[in-house]
Amino acid sequence: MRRLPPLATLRAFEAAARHSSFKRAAEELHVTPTAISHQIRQLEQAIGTPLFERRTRQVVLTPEGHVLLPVLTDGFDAFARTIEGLTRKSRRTTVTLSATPAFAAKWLVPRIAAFRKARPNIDLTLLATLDVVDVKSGVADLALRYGRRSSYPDLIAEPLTIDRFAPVASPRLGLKKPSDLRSATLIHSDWRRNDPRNPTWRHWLKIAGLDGIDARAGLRFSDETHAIQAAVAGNGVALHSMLLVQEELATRTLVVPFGPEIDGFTLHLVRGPERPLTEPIAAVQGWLRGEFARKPHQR
Amino acid sequence: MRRLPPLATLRAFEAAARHSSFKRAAEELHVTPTAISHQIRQLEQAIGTPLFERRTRQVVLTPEGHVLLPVLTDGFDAFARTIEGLTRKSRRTTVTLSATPAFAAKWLVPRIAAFRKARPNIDLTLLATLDVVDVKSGVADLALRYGRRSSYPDLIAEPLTIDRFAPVASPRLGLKKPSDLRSATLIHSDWRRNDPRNPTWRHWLKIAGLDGIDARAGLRFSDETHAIQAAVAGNGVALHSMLLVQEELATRTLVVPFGPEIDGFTLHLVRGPERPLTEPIAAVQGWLRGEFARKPHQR
DNA sequence: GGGATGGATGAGTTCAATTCATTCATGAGA
DNA sequence: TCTCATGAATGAATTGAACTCATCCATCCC
Repeated sequence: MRRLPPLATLRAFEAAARHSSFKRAAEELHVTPTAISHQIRQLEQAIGTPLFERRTRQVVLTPEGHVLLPVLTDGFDAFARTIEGLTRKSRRTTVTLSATPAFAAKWLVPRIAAFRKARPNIDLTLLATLDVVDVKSGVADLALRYGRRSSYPDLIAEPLTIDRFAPVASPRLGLKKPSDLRSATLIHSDWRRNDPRNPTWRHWLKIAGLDGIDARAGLRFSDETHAIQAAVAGNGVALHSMLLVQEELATRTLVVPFGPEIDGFTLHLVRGPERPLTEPIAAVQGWLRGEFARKPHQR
Repeated sequence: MRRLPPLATLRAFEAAARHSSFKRAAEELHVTPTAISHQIRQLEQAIGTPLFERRTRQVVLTPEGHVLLPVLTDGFDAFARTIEGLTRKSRRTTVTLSATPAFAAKWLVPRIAAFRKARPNIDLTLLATLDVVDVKSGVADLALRYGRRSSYPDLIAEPLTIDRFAPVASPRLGLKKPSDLRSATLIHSDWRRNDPRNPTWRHWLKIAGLDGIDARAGLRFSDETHAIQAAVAGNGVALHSMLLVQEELATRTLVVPFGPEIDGFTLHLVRGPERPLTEPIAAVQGWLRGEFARKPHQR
């Protein structure tokens, strides 16, 4: 069984031995020389042998003291080096943010320059993936994810906004009212999960009260950004997230010809509970909250 | 400049990580699990990153924790090994006792068996030398030395007894009264120092008030034990230390034919101030004190 | 000789380490 | 499904080791 004297005695001895002076050791450790004296005496008593010869206004290491000093110095140096490395790493200024490729492309990328300008010392890494990233494992610091809070039982999930879905089309199609859909092509995006609450054309048509339109007909894309591209090109009408088409709406390459808007899912900002809330991460969080606190129309 | 978190936090973390359990770490360190929990949290906050994943009734090291653990374990193990070696050395059970050859032979050796019987685990090394042993340098732990306390300004000197000197002779010589010395041979022992207070025949004759006897005549020995041998053999009368002829007086191979006894020097037990008073040394000291606390006649 | 320097001693003080009381989240067994 | 056991977390209260202050001692240097 390992037995050690009080660690404070070891630290005091090591500092005094390194300096060959109780006074300077006290200065280094920010205590009085008396504290050093007491600690070293305690250590000598624990070991049962003197570690210093006391001379007037001076101390000299004994042979035993010479044996002990390098062991302690090497050990404490290794401790400090390792902890310094871990501390520096924990204070890194790179924040990895995970989101779906469409969200990354249509929402984050257009805004990243503004964040960069506000916080030039923080390197934001975007991780675009459809996979459920294990934020807990440390691959990503933060994630933007649709779903319900209960979808992430082991994580800290903060709701940012509820996404809204509406028909979007190129103004060149001249659509005016819902019944115009009867002569239009529907553009679908695939949802990964078959959830009855997925904002699909079938769901929209039901809420709009439209009959006689085949909800499954039309163009189908696995990537939302491709669906938007097709809509902009005039290939049809997409039922799409308002968040992700803000640029196109602003430039009128896409319009919302008619309602209704329907609710999609809540967008959550997700963090692992064991990830310390470092300042860079907190900064990214604050920025995201600010972006969603402002109404989309105010952009 | 080396910076370290409180060492107690490192110790708590290392124990918990080794055991993968706060509870068992607490048992090892003889504290409550709460203390471990607080210390580890403090360390995690100092470093800025979690070192354990907390699970129900269980903790699992993070990658950072895995980095830190071996460094701390190696360091603390090295500390403990080195200190254990120094401690064991300081607790050695050999005590080196220095005395003059005559004292070693006539006083210590006859008593060493009894000490050995009382303290069988202590190895007493007798260092018989006429030289002034540098107790401070560590060659001897203790020394028995005649002289005044001021003779050993850098050492701790404790008076044990004042030696007494009287004429001793073989009973076969049939000496009865001081004037019988006129027809006897005087046996002298050499003193290393020419000190007027040396217990010599000249000094004794003066105190006894005897005239007409040549104080310098007779047999002269550099070794006191040889002087005693000569007296036992009936070669003459020695003026001798009562301490060193106790065996001979007891067996009546020597007698004290007449007085007076005169004072010799004080016998001191001498120790270096920087020599820790280990238990074995204290035991030898105690034994010596005990031996001199008893009256010589009670042996 | 006097002042500066730095270590030692021991009583008193301080504050970091620790405990206690309570809560929480399983996990296992009936 | 319920109950009990287990072990980690939180935070206020307590404790005791670390530390300070006051004083002394032994040089050392001017």
